[in-house]
Amino acid sequence: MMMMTTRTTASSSLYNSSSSGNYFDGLAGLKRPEIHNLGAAQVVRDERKSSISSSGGMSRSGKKKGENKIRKPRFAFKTRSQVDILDDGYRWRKYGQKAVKNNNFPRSYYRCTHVGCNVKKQVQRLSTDASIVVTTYEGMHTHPVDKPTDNFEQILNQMHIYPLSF
DNA sequence: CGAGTTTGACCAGCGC
DNA sequence: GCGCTGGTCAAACTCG
Repeated sequence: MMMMTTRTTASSSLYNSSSSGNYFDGLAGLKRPEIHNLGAAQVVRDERKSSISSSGGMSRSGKKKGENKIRKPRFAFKTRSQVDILDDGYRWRKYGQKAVKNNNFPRSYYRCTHVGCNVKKQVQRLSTDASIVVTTYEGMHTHPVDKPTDNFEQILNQMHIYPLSF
């Protein structure tokens, strides 16, 4: 897991509901050189799906059903990297991988392993450009970075500076 | 041995 | 109503 060749290219906001503008104002503010619009519509659809899955489909494991209606803020980074896993300093555990229709590449699902931290992220490559990795974060970390890194640490810190009301 | 990955199955919402 | 799709779980497996 070495991601030295990773460099953040842009960040794009895609969560646009329930007073979450400032969230991405913060993100966009920290990286505003080129905000690539990466298929926002598609990701927004994903977001809707996520809310669904968190409210249902858990009868097997006994998770609560109608309570998780609140969508967590999600935001996507578009990074140019040769590797899928971006070492942002946190510890992630992969909990799933799915082949998505629009993409030739599978999407990987990660969850923060820190106790009490419910942050998730999805990593997938663009089918149109295999060198672009889209990392979608969901939720916010409730703990400091385990292993600070130069570039991503700053980004993650910015996330903490701009918390969202949720 | 513990932490993380892989992989197949399951489930519910959505579109047709 | 049916099939497809995305998201998640959990057991088995791998690696340090």
